[in-house]
Amino acid sequence: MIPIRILIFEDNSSLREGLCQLLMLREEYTIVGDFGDAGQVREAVIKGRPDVVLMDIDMPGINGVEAVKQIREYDQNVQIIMLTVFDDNSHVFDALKAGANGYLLKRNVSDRLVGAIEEVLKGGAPMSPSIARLVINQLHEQKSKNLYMLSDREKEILGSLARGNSFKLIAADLGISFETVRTHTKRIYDKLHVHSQGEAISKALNEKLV
Amino acid sequence: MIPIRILIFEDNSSLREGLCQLLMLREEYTIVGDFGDAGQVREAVIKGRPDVVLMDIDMPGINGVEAVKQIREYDQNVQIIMLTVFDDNSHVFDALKAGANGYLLKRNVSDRLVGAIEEVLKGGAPMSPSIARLVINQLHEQKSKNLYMLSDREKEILGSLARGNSFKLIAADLGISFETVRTHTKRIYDKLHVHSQGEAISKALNEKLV
DNA sequence: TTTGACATCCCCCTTTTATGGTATTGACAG
DNA sequence: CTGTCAATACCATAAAAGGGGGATGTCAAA
Repeated sequence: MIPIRILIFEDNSSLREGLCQLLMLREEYTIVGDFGDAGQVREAVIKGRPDVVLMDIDMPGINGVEAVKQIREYDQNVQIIMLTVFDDNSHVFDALKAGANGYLLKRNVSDRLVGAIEEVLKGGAPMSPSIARLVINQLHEQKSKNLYMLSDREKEILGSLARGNSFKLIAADLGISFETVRTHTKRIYDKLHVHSQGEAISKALNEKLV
Repeated sequence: MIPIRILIFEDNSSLREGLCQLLMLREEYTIVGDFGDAGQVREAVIKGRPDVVLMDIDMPGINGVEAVKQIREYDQNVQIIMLTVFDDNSHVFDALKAGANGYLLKRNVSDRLVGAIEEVLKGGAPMSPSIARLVINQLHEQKSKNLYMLSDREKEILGSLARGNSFKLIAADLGISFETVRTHTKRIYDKLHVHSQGEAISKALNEKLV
């Protein structure tokens, strides 16, 4: 049986020790490295070839979010679980956006870590309940507003479309060229996943995007 | 000075008498006929050449609404004021649709008739307050719903458009040809006074036509 | 019976949109 | 300083929609 390779970044040495011991209790896990900072994250990942990385958010020097970005630059497959003491949302989304796969509060580590590792390897996204709620809330907020990531200009043009204006009229209104309006609408359609003015207007009005 | 020629249809003979006497008090009015039924309405109008017709709604034989229709078949200029005891809406709209210009409750006749005659001759639409309210309410109800007089099929197609569907898809959905969908949308655009899908969808969703 | 509203279908032609490119500029972050 | 992103602009081709006709059949109202 092939062991699951685990790499650990955690500046609190006693917690790092605890993690190592906890994981070594299970013979299916192999710890391919444990570090107190992410200074050598690149080399550690390349040499260790981990299946799973446990990454503390708050570390001296390079923080966890930065470390994740660096890992993702050359490895999209390794599963990364963030560890943090705080369930504020300041870094949660940064980390998830950077490419983290899970997010555990340190106070949940002891009873959830093993399950979390299994989950990420199955393609899941383990996270502590309070983190999950943050994510859900964020989704709800983004829903119908930021989810599509429309730029201000795009929202402006979508709004004008939704008032029934033609490209030509919008161009005149905004003092830009017809072609530019077309370029914007193309991107709007991409972001909204639609393929016609009708769909876009429908979506805009029904989801109150404008 | 040219007298104002008035023709009266009213089955209640005492009220008819009262009307005649009331109007004869004013020298500018000439009564060119008074009838207890509308059986001879055509002939009476042709012979009497009235400027104003007072028409009771409820008469034996041909009712007032019918009589108005008959008059309008060959005379669009004579001003017609309906008289009724009831302010229910059952006949109000029928009469107005048939071409009546004013609508007085009989209980308001004594103090409003002269003013009403003056008003219709100036192009106004005199009506008792309770009738006016009926009309206003009806307008409010029609607003955004029946005002555009869309047929059921047209509403159905407008609704589908407003959900973002293309002509082609609508045709397939409804099991009719593409060209038919186009014909419907042309008429929808005419009725909505718009010239594009965007305008139509915008109007449909904002005014809750669908 | 005739008329009118409605729904259906078709043709021709023009205008508007959609799709997929490329390219320049300024702002801003790494 | 060098990407990236947003906004700007253009081109070519294809698809969709708009505007003008005309035509048929039904059905209810006049």
